[in-house]
Amino acid sequence: MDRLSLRAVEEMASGEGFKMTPQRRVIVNYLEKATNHPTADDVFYAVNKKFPMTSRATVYNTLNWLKTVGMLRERFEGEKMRYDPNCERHHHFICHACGLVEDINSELIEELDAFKLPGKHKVESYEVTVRGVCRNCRK
Amino acid sequence: MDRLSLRAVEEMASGEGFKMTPQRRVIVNYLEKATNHPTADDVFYAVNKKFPMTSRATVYNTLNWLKTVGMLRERFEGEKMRYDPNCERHHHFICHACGLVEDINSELIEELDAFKLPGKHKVESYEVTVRGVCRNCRK
DNA sequence: TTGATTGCAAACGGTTTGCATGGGA
DNA sequence: TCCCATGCAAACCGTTTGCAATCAA
Repeated sequence: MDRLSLRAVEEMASGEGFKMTPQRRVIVNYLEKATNHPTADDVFYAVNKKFPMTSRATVYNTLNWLKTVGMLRERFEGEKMRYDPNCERHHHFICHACGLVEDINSELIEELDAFKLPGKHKVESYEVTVRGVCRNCRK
Repeated sequence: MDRLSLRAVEEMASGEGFKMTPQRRVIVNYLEKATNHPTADDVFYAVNKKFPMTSRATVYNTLNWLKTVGMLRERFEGEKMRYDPNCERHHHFICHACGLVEDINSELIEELDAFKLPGKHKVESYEVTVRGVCRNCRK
C-alpha cells in the first residue's frame, strides 16, 4: 500500500461492501493532500467547512475504517493521535518549536540493516525520527 | 543527564527547594529500576503496594515534576503515555505482539550523521525505533 | 428495500485541577 | 512556622459507544 487516494478508497469500498458517503469523500480528499499528519480535529474542521453538520463520530468512524483496512496509519507525536496517509516506508522530521511533522523519503537515510540487537528479537522494520528546528522556526 | 537515580533526585530537590516525601521516594525508587517504560498506572500500583492511600494526583504530580526538571522523559508508544527514566541518548525496540519496549544502547546502531535532509531544517538529534517480535512472543 | 452510515448525546479513560488537610525542612 | 505536597473529587479532553433516523447501493 502506498499513499491514500480517493480512487483506491472507492475501489476498496465497492469491493468490500462499504458505502461511500459525501462526508467520507471529503475526509479522504482532505487526507489525500494533507502533508502534516493531521489530528482528528483537523479533519473535523476540514470536513465541516463543506458539510457543517458532520459529527466527530463520523470523523472517527471514517479514520478507524481507513486504519482497519490498512490505508491510514496512526502516529503519536505530541499529545494527540495523528493520522498519516503515507503508508510507504518513510521516516520523519519533527520540529520541536512548532510541532511540524515532515516525511523523509527512506532513500535519504542510509540503510541500517546491520545492527546487532541484543536478545534474539526478530526485527521486522525500523523508522528514524529526526528532531530539530525547521526552516521557518530558525528565523 | 544520564539515568534517573534517587540520589540525583534528592540532591536536586534540596537544591531547588522541593520536598522529598515517602511517596516520592518510592516512585523514584521504582522508576530507577524500571526497564519497560512504565505507564502512570504502573507507577500508581507500584507505589500503592507500599503506601496504599497514594492518589493518582500524587503520581502525576511527581512524574510531571521529574519531567519538568529533565530527569524523566515522556514517550507515546501504544495508547497511553509512558515514562522513560533513561535520559541518555538511546534507541528502542518495540514488540508489536506484547507491547514490550526495550532500550537499545546507541552504540549498537551505526551513526547516521550524513543524511541529506531536504529543506534546510536544523537537525539536532535522531532516534531509531525498531519494530518486530520479541524473543518471548516468537514461541 | 435494506443494512451500513450518520448525528446526537452520553459514556469512557487517562490526565489535570481546586481546595482543604497534612507534613517536610 | 511556612509553604510544598497530599488526597479527594470534580473537571477536562480526546475518543468511543448506543441508538434512532437516514441514505447509498
